[in-house]
Amino acid sequence: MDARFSSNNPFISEQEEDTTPESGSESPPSSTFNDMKTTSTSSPKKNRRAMQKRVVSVPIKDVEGSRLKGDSAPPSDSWAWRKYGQKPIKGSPYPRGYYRCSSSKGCPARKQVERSSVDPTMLVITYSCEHNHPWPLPSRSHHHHNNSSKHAKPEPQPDPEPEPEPEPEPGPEEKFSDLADDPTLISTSADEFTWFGEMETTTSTILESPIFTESCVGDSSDVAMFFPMREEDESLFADLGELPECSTVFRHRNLGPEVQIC
DNA sequence: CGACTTTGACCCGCGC
DNA sequence: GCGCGGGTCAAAGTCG
Repeated sequence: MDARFSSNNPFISEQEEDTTPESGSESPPSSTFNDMKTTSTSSPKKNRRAMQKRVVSVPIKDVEGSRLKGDSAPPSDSWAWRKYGQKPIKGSPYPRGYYRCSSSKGCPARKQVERSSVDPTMLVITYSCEHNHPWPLPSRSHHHHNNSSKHAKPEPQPDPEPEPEPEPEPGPEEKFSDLADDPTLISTSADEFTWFGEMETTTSTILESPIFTESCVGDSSDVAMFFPMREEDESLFADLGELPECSTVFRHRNLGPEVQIC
């Protein structure tokens, strides 16, 4: 729809896989797997469906700049991710990489990185974490691998803004319309980040956005914290003044016109 | 030595 | 009930 988004703006969409009620249907058929894999902390499979998901799409070129390694180079955010698997996806020529949060112990967050089959220039990142699970703050302390070329994500982070940070915008519904079956979600968070997407087109450092901070740490309340979307924006955007060039920042569609930062 | 990537195998959920 | 596809584990290897 919005042509302005379709070009090279990141898309974001989120969906809550909230199969809350009858976990009875979730009753572990054979505790074998769950049991033995639960060695670490949380049983992954048991929550496979009770996960909050968020889909983000970013221009792959933005990512390539920071990581020219693999095909599905995962854009680094404020957390450390460890790859734990990769699989070819049916119907997609590109494999999907599976990453687990290694920023802190017992971190429930995971993300899947794959190249969009419909738009190979886009990188589709699916963040997921347990519903209501508190999102551990990024402990950059052990990020000593930061500048390594192979192990850690070598994303230069001049100004690491660990926690509160906006997330990319929702983008056109053409791609993730099916995912965004809950419009309210989009309007509460993703839609707020319309401006954010624009920024990403100009600076790749924005990529270090804890996409699912809100989803893991809390609910929209956190989002509200990030996006007062008032005059305070100005200060917020002032922080973003490091943008290398003029950037058009879009406000919430319902809140007002776009703001230009130069 | 510790943390990370790679890769094959295993398990589960779902559709037919 | 069976098969397919997706998601995760864990061993082996690599690198700083």
